[in-house]
Amino acid sequence: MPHGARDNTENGEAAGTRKGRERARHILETAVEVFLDQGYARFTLRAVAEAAGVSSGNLNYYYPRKSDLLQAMVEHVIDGYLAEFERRRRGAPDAPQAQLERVLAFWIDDLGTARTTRFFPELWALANHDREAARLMEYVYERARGVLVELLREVHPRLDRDTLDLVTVLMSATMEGLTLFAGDGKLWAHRRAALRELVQRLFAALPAD
Amino acid sequence: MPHGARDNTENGEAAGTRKGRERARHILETAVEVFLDQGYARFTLRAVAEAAGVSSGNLNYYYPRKSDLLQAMVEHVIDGYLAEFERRRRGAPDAPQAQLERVLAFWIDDLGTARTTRFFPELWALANHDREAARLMEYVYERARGVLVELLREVHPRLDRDTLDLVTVLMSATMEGLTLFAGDGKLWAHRRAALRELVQRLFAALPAD
Amino acid sequence: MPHGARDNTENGEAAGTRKGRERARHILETAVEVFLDQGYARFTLRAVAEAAGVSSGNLNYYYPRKSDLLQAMVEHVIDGYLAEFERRRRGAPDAPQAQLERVLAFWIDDLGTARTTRFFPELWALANHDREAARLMEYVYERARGVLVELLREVHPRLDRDTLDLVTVLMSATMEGLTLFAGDGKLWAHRRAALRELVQRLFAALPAD
Amino acid sequence: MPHGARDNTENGEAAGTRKGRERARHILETAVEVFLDQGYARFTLRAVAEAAGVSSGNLNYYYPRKSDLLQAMVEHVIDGYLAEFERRRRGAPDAPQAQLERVLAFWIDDLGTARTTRFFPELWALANHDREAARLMEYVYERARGVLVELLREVHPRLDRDTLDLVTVLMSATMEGLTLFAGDGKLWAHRRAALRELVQRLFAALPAD
DNA sequence: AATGAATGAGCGTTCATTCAT
DNA sequence: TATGAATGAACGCTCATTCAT
Repeated sequence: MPHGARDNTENGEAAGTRKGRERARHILETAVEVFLDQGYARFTLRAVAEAAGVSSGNLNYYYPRKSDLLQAMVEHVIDGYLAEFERRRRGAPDAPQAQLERVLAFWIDDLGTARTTRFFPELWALANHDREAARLMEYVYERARGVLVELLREVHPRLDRDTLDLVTVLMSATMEGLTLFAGDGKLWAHRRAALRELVQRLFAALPAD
Repeated sequence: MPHGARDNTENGEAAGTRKGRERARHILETAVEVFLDQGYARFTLRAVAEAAGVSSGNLNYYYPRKSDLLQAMVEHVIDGYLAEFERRRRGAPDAPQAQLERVLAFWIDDLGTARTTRFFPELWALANHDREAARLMEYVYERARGVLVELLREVHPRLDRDTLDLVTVLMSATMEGLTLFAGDGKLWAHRRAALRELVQRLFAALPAD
Repeated sequence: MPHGARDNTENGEAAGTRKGRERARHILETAVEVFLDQGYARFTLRAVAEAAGVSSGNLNYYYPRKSDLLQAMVEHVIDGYLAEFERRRRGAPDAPQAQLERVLAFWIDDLGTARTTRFFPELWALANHDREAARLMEYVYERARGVLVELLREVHPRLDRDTLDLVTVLMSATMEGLTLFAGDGKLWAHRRAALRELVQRLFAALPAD
Repeated sequence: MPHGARDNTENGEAAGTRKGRERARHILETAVEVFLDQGYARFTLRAVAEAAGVSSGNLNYYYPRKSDLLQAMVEHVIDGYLAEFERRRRGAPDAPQAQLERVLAFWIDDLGTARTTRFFPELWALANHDREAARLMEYVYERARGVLVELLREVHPRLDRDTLDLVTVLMSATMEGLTLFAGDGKLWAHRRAALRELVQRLFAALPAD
């Protein structure tokens, strides 16, 4: 995570024993579900505690403030997301062009899941008023974009760094924007496959310039 | 607008006199500010009333339910946005290609404003849990996309309707996605101009296919 | 009414012109309806004003305080009730025994109406915490009981005043109590006729003692 | 009780520990006092909390809804009442006639207490607009009447069920009606003893018919 | 007389947080 | 570690009342 100080806080600030670590993780995963099911407005500690089968006092023991839980939860989701991202890329060490297409395909498919469709817009809104959320958001997109830059450079070795940056920013923007139009339950969700093809063509054509 | 019954409710359900109408409008504009500054989570009636210099009872007189205020506010912003959109397009009745570029340029410039950068992500998040917000969101994007479809058809008369739809969905997605990357205060805000050029090239190249 | 100061306040404290008097009366009658339909808890000035087709400001002009309206309304209902009571008694100037039976019959029939079933219990509850309501309640029952005393004395000329009082108090209590058991919508409403016969027998038997 | 599910909810829906149970009960008893003193219209949670020396949040912990508190309170009072009723009846297992007289005597004495005088009229008014209160009211009177039916049957073994019902309904009505005339602070409170004798004679005479 | 506008207190309820055990 | 109990601030909303016109 941003400052490398994350790995030991994700599981709750107090979590010495193994049992404690497991419970903290259980709470985290329950929290994600509640967040996705109910949205931020109904994301209450009571609701999380109840869903996790834990007393509210105990939840508080692991995550002293609501913001602690929120941050741990966002990091948890983002980590899973980035890990999957990397995994897809390395799925088969074939031609960079194929790798790039595979990553883009994963991205666009993933944005069709209820989880991603609901989670990320909440994060974006959060980022507007919460510096920590904003930092996390920058972090995840820069990490994801890093993968794109790397692959794109292999596909088009002559591209300068600046163009590489701009093109990958544009790719990311298009992907994230598609969440709103072709995400789960959205108006154009049924054309997600066609949009995926179009996107591939679009970005295949561009940097040849 | 969705139900066609909007024009006389935007200014509050009460509001018979001129003074009343003005106050309702004042509340609406204050509400936008609060919504932008604090986000939906802290968008409370008390906060709006205080910011507007109005008693909470009086706010309630104009907008009996919080949802009334929220809806009126969203419609107010969206209307302004769409009106501006149309105005830009008709700015000069020149070649369709130039009109299309002008609309896209407006869009990408507008997304750099604090207002747009903050407002729309809140709307997207809201739409995840509020059917009315979802409807409003679909409405504004379909209206905006309608303009793109019209212009694009003039530029490329041979394009079939399906392709027209997909391309304009993609354009919209890219624009909105850019809000997250090149919006006000975002990481790539300083390259907004360059991204604008890139976008124009990107979509100029595509449908020629 | 109790202090003879009632006749000019019933129509609202301000009510100089004829039109004004009519409007005050209209409000009063509407208020009764609202009170009966909605119960005391939802008996709000807004509701009365709306039902009467009058602005809340105007309602306030006629009845400056809610308690003014409430009191005028209670007096209005009570007056109607007592007038009807007297009318029934004098219906036919026949034997006192028949008159007494007729009055009791009216009473027990009236308690089966929705109006009486709902109005009086509200008054009783009100009387527990409102001196004015308590006074009004004593007034109406003493006036009604006066009629009973008079008739009963004619039927049983030898009865002393004390017995007369006790018996008529008991009669009144039985009638009013029946509201709870055989009033409109109550469990024994369907046996109201049989209960009426039983009551007649009950009180016919008693004072012969 | 109505649904048979009452015995463990009367003390509040939370209340796991002994201290909790005691506090829930303390709140209940305070609630009765407030209800008696102020009437339903001023029976607010804040008033109860303050009178009980408890934070409003804590009151809410035990009784999540106002209706929960109201229902628990009504049941609490009614239960005490019915228990006392039964106890009086069984006081001495003598002749049924004496038992009946004792029950009636208790009833008429009890209606002279401030508690009963004020509580029941509120319940009656409540029952006009609250189905739950109406059900509770029917329940308590049917239970009480059941005792009368049983005793009266022993006194007059030849009476058919229908007559038994009508006579006991009339007895109940007279008793409850007396609350309004001879209850605590009422006009004829000082003649309660005389009225008691009269009632006894009245109903002793009746069914012999 | 009559209206629409405006106020402010109070309502039931929710909730993050704290605390004693 | 874990619980149930407890707090207090804030929320959306209702309402009697007042006021300028």
